[in-house]
Amino acid sequence: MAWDELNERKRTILKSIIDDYIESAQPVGSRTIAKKHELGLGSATIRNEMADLEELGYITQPHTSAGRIPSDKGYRFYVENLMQIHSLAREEIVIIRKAMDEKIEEINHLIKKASNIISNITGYTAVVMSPQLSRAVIKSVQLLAIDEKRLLVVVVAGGGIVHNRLIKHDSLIDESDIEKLNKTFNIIISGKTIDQISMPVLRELPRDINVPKEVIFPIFEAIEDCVRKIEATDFYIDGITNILNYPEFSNLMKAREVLDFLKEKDLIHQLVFEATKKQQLDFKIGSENEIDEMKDLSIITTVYGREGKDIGTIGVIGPTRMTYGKVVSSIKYIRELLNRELIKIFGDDL
Amino acid sequence: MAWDELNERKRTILKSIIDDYIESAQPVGSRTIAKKHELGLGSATIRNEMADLEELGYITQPHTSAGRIPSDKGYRFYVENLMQIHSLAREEIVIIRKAMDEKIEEINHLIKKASNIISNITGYTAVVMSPQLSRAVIKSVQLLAIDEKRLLVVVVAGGGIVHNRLIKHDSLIDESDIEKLNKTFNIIISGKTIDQISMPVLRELPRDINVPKEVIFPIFEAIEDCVRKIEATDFYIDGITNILNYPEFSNLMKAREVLDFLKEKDLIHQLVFEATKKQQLDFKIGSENEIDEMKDLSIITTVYGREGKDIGTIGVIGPTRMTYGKVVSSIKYIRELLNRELIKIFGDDL
DNA sequence: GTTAGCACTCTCGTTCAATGAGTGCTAATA
DNA sequence: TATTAGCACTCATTGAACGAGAGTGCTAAC
Repeated sequence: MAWDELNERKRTILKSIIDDYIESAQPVGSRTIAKKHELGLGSATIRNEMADLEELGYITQPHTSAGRIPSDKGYRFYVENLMQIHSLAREEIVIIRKAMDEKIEEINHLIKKASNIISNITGYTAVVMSPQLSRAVIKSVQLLAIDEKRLLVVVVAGGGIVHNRLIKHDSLIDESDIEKLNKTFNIIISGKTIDQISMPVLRELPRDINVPKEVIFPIFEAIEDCVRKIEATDFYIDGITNILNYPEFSNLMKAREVLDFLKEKDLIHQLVFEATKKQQLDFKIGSENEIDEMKDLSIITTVYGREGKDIGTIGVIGPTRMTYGKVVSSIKYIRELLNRELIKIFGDDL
Repeated sequence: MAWDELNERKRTILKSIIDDYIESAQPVGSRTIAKKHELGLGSATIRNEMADLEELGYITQPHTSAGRIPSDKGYRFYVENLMQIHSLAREEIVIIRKAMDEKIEEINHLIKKASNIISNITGYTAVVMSPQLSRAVIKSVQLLAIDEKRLLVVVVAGGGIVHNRLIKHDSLIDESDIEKLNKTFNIIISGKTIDQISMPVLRELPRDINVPKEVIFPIFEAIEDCVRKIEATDFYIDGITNILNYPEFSNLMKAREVLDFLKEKDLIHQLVFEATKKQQLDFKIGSENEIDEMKDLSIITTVYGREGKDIGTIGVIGPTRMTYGKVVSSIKYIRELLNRELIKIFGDDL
């Protein structure tokens, strides 16, 4: 795995093989390399080098008389040392800009749109995890009497996030009590971040208020519920069927298997969630994922958010034979856009 | 197409052919029919009848030495005259009940769940269009000052539907003006159904209120927006990849085509929306759909809602070789459950 | 009107040989 | 010593040939 396990020439050859294979999806032979990339080497020499590379585990042969294909180890070396990150084409940038141009005020729309763009640009499956907002500031908690039997609890957090919940009750409740409650709530809760709010404390507060327990309790529950919803990470996955475009999944059984797997939101969520703890850009190539269904897939993830505080994750899932260079540049580009929009939306509320 | 275009025997034979084909997905031959279904007829007789049925267009031959498969016309006759609607198995009812058992208060959850159940039970693709709520009653419109710069508009409709929208502004607004606005709104709007509210009238209302135009206007827009959201029909589609289970789509190209088509939410939405105007149970078989991609698919739809007022649509999309009988019973059953739940949620608010 | 029988058609799976891409090894070359 | 030309070998893929099997249509007999 070390850089100098391979000499200059071996590296060049390995890169050629992988580049070619990513493009063609066909095992690549020694002659192809000798011709296409002018290395000034004969095919026989390359064959020898390839034999070495195979012995070291960077490439494999599907069968004796076929060319070579990269192994997971090969891809790993490639993404760490060899690949070129070619910048996005002008048209692609235009497409992205245009898609992002719409004025978006709600954060979930933003996330959704981002995943959509990514899957379109890369042609693979995109996953986006919405911000984990345990640091979000609660702006306001309000109780509204809809009619005699119903109360609406509204919780507003920074970034224009609003959640609400309806409560049915059978008590007569005085307008003034509601106002009192609202005031109290706002004193204790507003301006705090979610992780600063302690629910037990909240529950102790009411003393001089004439609202029966049967109502107060559901109110607390509703508030907690709203806060939980704010804090909860949403999760979008887009372009699942894109994988059908790639020959490695032209076998229907395999395609089904992978599709079914990608539909398991929980699994994918977990996968992406793990990556949140990782560094900026994280690759999991083929069997580096413990999950069996992922053995022919790679996932590239990165975190987004304000510097220092990573709050969400975006990722791309595709075949191990993925255009890593392009995906990396796309994902980075989107990340920056996302960061910028987030600042616009949240301002200092994060 | 007429009932008596086919005599008793032809009908029986046609039914046998279709039943068999639905089960096996294989062209069915004369001997199979003669043996399986004890009609007391030899295969040669059946052959003759089949030739007639073919001439009349109810069945076709993929090639000379193969059995017969139903044509769209055949299926049409089948669903109108021949098919048996076999009731749901006990286990299936248990599954449905269990899934529906969760307490659901939000209508969109209900719809989502319904589509999920349908696709699970039938094994096909389910589409559910949420209620069109132009008859929904607006319960309350409320303005909330979140902080000095932001107002929250909350619109509550019957059935626990709540929508809100945040407004940013730069004016100083008095607490008492907000209260005045709230009162006025509730006088004019609350208790009315959406189609009774006329927006122009709404816009004329404020006279003695000290809120600048720059704020009033966005408020109206926000209210309109919320109302529009309430009225808008949501749309869920579930089990898209189910079609991969059926041999008619084992050809990857075809499968892709159909999958891509099903992902076109707009198209499907339109398809289902058209059905809303139709009678209780509507079938579109194969090429009866004008859309080319649907030529191998059928869609069965039905409307749900309170008697007289149909408000939403549920449907199942599958191969023309669909287990029509079973789908019909499932869809009917779910419809009843849905109707019941809707009454629970909306009460008299519809 | 029904059916047994038969010739005919067409698909499908299997076998077999030819093809071609690619390898590994060896011996010659620089 | 490193490179390469050459050659024998391997193996997947392709296409042709072929037989088996399923099913039909038609005819003649019941």
